[in-house]
Amino acid sequence: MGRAKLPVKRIENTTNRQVTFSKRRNGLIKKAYELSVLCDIDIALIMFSPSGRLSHFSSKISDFQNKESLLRILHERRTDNDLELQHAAKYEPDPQEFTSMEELEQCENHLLDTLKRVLERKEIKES
Amino acid sequence: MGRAKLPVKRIENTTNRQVTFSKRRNGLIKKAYELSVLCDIDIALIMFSPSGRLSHFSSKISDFQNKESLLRILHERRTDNDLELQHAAKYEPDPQEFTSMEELEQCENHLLDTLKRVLERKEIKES
DNA sequence: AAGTCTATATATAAGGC
DNA sequence: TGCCTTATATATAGACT
Repeated sequence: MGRAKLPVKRIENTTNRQVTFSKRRNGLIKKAYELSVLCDIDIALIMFSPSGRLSHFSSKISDFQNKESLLRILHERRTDNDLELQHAAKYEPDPQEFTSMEELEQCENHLLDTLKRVLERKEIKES
Repeated sequence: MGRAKLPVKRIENTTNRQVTFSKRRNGLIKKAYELSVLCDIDIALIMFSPSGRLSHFSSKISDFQNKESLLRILHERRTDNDLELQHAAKYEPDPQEFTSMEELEQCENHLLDTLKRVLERKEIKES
């Protein structure tokens, strides 16, 4: 879009690729945010930027009844804290990339939330 | 967009909400696909539709060197197969919702992939 | 629930700061 | 790198099927 039509293929120029990433990442997050609000759904969006850093967006997750199996599993791996599932990740009006450990943990938490839901869904199907 | 400007708030009419979800979900997946190709990055997009079903998109994940910790962890939970990380999830030109166990497992796999990368990143920061 | 149409709202490629 | 501007490309709301 814009002044010229851009073919959907890898942008070879590094600078242009970074610029396009920044612009489109923001657009994508905005769209995801709107969809989550308009349709009242949960969305998780995870991206690894060209420079290797992690960006994410996740709409609010409202309800958690039983934080069992997956959390126990995680605790086997990480004994330093038990904050899992506490932060209901929310939309960041000013999207940014992760640079701090705290941010990484928030993303991890949301991934675990989502994974947990997938596993629960599987269990429903299996039973 | 379209004929009228839609305020970003929950669409109360169930039918309209479903229709908007279908349309915007496709748009969002297309945007995510384009971003992944243009900028050569990995993206995972997970949504729970208003009806509670799961939709997802994930760009290809190309490299996996050591599938250790998280996979061992998963195996404690699921002993029925060890297909994790095998399917490099790809763009689905005809986006669809998950209804089968196989699709759920693909999504689970991708979530585990992403989670694994987040954990690895944390380890790098911690060390 | 899923596709078509089309007027209008948005997103964004280039370019400039 | 990030923030404007603006011409153009896309996305999509509403109506209809």
